[in-house]
Amino acid sequence: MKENFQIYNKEFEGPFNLPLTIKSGQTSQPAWLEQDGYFQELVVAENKPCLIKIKCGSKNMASSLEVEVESPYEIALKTVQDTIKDIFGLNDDLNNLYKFLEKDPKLSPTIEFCRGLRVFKAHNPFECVISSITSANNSIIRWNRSIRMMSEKWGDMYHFPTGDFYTFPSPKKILTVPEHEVEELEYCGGEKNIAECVNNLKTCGVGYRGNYIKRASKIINEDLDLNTIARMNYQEAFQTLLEIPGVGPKVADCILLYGFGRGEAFPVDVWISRIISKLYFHGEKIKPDKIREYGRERFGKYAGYVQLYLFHYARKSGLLDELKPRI
DNA sequence: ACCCAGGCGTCAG
DNA sequence: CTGACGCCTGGG
Repeated sequence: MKENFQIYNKEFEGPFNLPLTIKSGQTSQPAWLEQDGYFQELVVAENKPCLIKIKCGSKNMASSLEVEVESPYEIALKTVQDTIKDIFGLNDDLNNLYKFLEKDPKLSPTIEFCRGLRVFKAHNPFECVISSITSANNSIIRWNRSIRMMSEKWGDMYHFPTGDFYTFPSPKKILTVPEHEVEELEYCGGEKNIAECVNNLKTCGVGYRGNYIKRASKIINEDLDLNTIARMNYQEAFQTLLEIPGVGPKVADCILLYGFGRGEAFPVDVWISRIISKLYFHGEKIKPDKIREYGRERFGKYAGYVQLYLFHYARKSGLLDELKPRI
């Protein structure tokens, strides 16, 4: 199938800034590739691969989106459209969010810095889990590169006129991947020397996280069906995710927010800790679990968006630099 | 040019 | 509670 269509701004509530949403470094997945003015990514819909190309409308259609989709298989257009709306948070009502933010003088300044920024949701929950594990104690560029490399090495490749695209590998596939050079050497029984061992997790730049990634894949392949997470209440889902190696409170909340659309999740990293303590506690040092509790209580179902907006506001307004220790 | 300290969340001790 | 983990960044 190959289809072109528009998504009109009247189909969702509030503004939408596509490039901002894609490039804001949210841990659901790496940023989509930008080519020929389109952002492109291979997603799976109805279990079939589908290339999505999306850009902001031009001229009189400036506030709508132009989309091209292409797949070697037949997929119902409605399914693809719903998938796109879900990925870009187009079901979230930003007008309501802004009404909520406006009521808090600490939050209202974030609106003008982040207008149209939406939660960039995962199209693949497993990829989201691995992305989030890889993002811990890491930089955005580094985990983005790692996830891309994993897809290119072990995902399924599909060829399109605009290039080759890869799915993210399945848990089962990752189980067959050696963790590091030494393990790869053992697997091949000495057929190659250590310098030729480049087909392992460590060569993707994941460092010590390779071990977490393999153990997480094993659990998800054998014991934990990620679909069941979607049906659990927040607490239960949070506790279940904590069982996965490499998943602590911050990563669990990221998975819930980006992978499962739980808007009430409040992922707390050092920056959010500093921002919250500066804005609401006169700069007093507060432990991360207290910050998380505070955020969830104060911001409720908007907690995830508040986290996203505070971080980007702090980044763009210069608050972040100001909060860096020892200036 | 080069080096090395610092920082990111989680886990193990 | 503290240090180690790997890698990149950025200051000297």
